[in-house]
Amino acid sequence: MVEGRHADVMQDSLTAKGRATRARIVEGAAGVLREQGPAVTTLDDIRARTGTSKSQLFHYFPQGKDQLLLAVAQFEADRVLEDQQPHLGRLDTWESWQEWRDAVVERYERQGDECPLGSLFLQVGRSGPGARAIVTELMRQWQEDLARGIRSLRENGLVSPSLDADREAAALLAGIQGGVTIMMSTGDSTHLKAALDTAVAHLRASLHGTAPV
Amino acid sequence: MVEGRHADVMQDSLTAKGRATRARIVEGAAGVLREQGPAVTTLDDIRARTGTSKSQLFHYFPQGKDQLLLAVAQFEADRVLEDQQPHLGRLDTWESWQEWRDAVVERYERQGDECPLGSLFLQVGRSGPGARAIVTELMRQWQEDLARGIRSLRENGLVSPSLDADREAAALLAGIQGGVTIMMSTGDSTHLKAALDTAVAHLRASLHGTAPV
DNA sequence: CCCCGACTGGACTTGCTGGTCCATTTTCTC
DNA sequence: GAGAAAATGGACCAGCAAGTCCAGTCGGGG
Repeated sequence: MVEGRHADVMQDSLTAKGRATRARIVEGAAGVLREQGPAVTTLDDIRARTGTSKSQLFHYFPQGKDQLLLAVAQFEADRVLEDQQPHLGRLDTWESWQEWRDAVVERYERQGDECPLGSLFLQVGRSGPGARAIVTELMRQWQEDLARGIRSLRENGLVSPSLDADREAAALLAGIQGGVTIMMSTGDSTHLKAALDTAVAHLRASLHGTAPV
Repeated sequence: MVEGRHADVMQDSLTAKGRATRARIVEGAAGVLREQGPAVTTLDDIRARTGTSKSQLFHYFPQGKDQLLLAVAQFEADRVLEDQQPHLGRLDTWESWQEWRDAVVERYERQGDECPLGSLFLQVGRSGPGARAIVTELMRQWQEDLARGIRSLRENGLVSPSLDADREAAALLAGIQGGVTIMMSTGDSTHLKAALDTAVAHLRASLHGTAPV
């Protein structure tokens, strides 16, 4: 969706086998990058992992490594929201919020200290607007889903009508993001949980008087 | 404090001139790294910026680039908390919290999309425990300061006594961290502000009944 | 003032990695 | 089934950047 500007001319001229290979490269590369980080990952690593040759890499990604990394970034970004479904799409009761919370925690605890997007972003980040666009779009979408969830709560009379849904969603998103970041460094998911739980508590407290911690 | 294990033997045998040069290297390197990111920064860039020679770099950092990056990371980490003083040390009234909030926002808005620590962490990150230790210690200290601030509020009767200071501090720290991260990607400080303000609002709401957005 | 060790300069080596090229095989299309 | 286009294999190249080395200067303590 984002990379669709430059290389989609090729997308058309891809045979079934070609598409399969391309996908294999992207997925394999994603794996390698998650495991050892982009700083030390070479094209040969990816080649080895995906059972491909140098020429294949450049056949499918003519603009070289950056383009490949970008494709991987897009691949990872797509997974982020997918992995939160269907919960993220139905945040209309407190139970669904709790389920979503658990899904998020579970997803990132499983991921451990591998930070596919953060690292990729920093790798390609400054070079082109490409990576930035991917991350920005992801954040926008994510926040939108959260805000919609908060509005659902409001419509169900579960939170105060005076609550600014977008603002709350922004804060919550920041908390998640930071929680994940901290977990990358420390290996501890305490902060992520604290951010999620505190945010939900804040929402709940908006209606009834005092905040139950 | 953290790097003090391996190379401090050298620290002793440093003359005044030597210390000055070493400091110049670290500060200069920090500047270059902030500006162009570690992925594309070479020792020659640092050499040029600091007016030093290759041999000097390796004279002061015998273990090479990694050691230098680690020193820079420590240098940057030290600044993070320093830049929040004296506010971070005196979070006992709502006014002081507000001042601190403004200081944080101002600091990171000025920093823009340069992420000294995040990028450095990812560069050296997985290689050794060194970088990880630096970040972990920074987070620990930061959270501790925030928790102490919350306890000050409690002692002054400004927040609910049932509030878990450490948990709130963890959530707040995550929010800040994520806000900064998002600002790196999008260039927009909305999330950082939302995280800070929402967290403070949550603290205030813990005492009186309903939460004023 | 002199001498040893810290400090500096910069040429050189070396390994690696992204990227190129062309020859060969497979696959689609007519 | 034949020709073209796509897919694949792998040798090869070029540049760059980390790290080495030694020769020369400086500086301070005895």
